[in-house]
Amino acid sequence: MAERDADRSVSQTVRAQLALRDQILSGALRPGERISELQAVETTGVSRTPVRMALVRLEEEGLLEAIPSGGFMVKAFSERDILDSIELRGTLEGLAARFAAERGVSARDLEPLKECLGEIDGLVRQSPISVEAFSAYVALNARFHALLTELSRSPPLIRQIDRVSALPFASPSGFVMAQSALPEAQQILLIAQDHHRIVVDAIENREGGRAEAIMREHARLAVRNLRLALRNRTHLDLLPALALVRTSEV
Amino acid sequence: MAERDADRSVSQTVRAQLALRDQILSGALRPGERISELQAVETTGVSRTPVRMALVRLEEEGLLEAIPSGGFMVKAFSERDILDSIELRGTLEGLAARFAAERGVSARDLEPLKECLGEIDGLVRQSPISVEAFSAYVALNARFHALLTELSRSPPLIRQIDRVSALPFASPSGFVMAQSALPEAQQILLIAQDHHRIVVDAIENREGGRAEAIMREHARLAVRNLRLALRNRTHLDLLPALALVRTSEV
DNA sequence: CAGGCAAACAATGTATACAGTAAGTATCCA
DNA sequence: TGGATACTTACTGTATACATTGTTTGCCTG
Repeated sequence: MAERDADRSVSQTVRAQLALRDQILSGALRPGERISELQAVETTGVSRTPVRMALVRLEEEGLLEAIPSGGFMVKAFSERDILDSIELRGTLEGLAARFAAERGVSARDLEPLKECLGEIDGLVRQSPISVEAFSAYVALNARFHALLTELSRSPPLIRQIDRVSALPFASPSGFVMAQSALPEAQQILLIAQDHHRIVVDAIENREGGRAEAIMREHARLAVRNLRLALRNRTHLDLLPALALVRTSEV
Repeated sequence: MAERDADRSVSQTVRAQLALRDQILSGALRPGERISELQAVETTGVSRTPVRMALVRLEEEGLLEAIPSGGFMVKAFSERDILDSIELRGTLEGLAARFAAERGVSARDLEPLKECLGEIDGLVRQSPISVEAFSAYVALNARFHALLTELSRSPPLIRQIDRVSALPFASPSGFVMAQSALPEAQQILLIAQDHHRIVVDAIENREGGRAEAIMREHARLAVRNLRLALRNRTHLDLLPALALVRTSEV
């Protein structure tokens, strides 16, 4: 209702999908409750057909769950679900790193990865790290992980990693901002960046096992940090994705 | 057009999805060519709306690809894509086995798995193995893998494994029938069954690393056998899923 | 003869109307 | 007063009509 016909370039379906996803992640739509199509029509400003298409896509994306009697509801996740999803992503990224190492990567293809490494270096070196630097890190980190995934040159694997990362709390940078409030913030980022450096080195030297292991450990670091951030309950407002977590457990 | 109003219990969307999937896997719809919605309406006997829903679902399932200018086309897979998908499934099943082992499984939950083991034993013991026994093996093998996946008790992981296994050529029993024509058939099945036995033993003894490793190797066995079956080009008719493979490469 | 432009056709994306079903509420009976 | 049944309401699933966009074909011009 706010922006009426913003961007006629994107389809109504995509617009509905984005609007509904925002509503889900912001907590406007609560987990477990049925999503009324008519209500969605009102809030998104598009007709029922694209709303329904968007609902189907969001279900496949993992944010919604089909109700047996019809319609969809917002999915509820447990804390365990989130930790498992991160480890799942780490396992898949590990496989991608191994594929890249075993199959070989040209220096040409490794270049953007190293460039990304250098830019992150410039960020994590400053002490203390500013909030702006954290934001920049989030973007660069996402870019690094995307580039690494591409190096596997395996469309099926890339597809799966994209699917897992679509869940906001499982994405590589899902919880980085929450860490910014922790006292160990810089230390964590330094370790993470060391992982980045090692995986590039391993791929360059065609050490598949090492590349795989370090990416798994990299995800375990994210798991550890998330646990840490959840224990210090401060700055949980930096984690909008937590709107999806069953309130009884968080 | 053949079966007019078969099973009013299932929705039109599901009916269209099943019909279209059949057409894709049987090769009636060729990879790369656009799927006409109107044509699909004629062949499936349902209206355009459920056809479109089915198309979206099949795209998410991985069988279709969106055309930038609109509509969908049948996805084409390379031989490498198939092999990667199998290894991907093995990696995920390995993670599931490790989760099961590390988190512990009650004897009560392990029972159906062992029962499944016993039934498969009865099949692979006979020599030579009849075609009927192969069919039975396919069903039991699928059941075993499904039970094993469930043991992880990790909904996100189970979901991902289901997604990968939805691709017919990546499913645990995708190529078993093709192996039935190989002279090494019984030997292969004996080895596979040994893997099954080992993974159950590893889970029972909470040996996470061993459980994970054996499931990965189990998938590598499938990769090996698929390569074998592709080399002996006989009985490729047992692999309907190969309709999706780029003809230039198979 | 070849290339480009325009027009017509076809197919997708979107909206809306209709039917069937599930859920909720109110009333009546025990 | 509680439970069950019937009725009403509202929602989803489906079909179809419409508009916009992309593609193809034919004609014209260079």
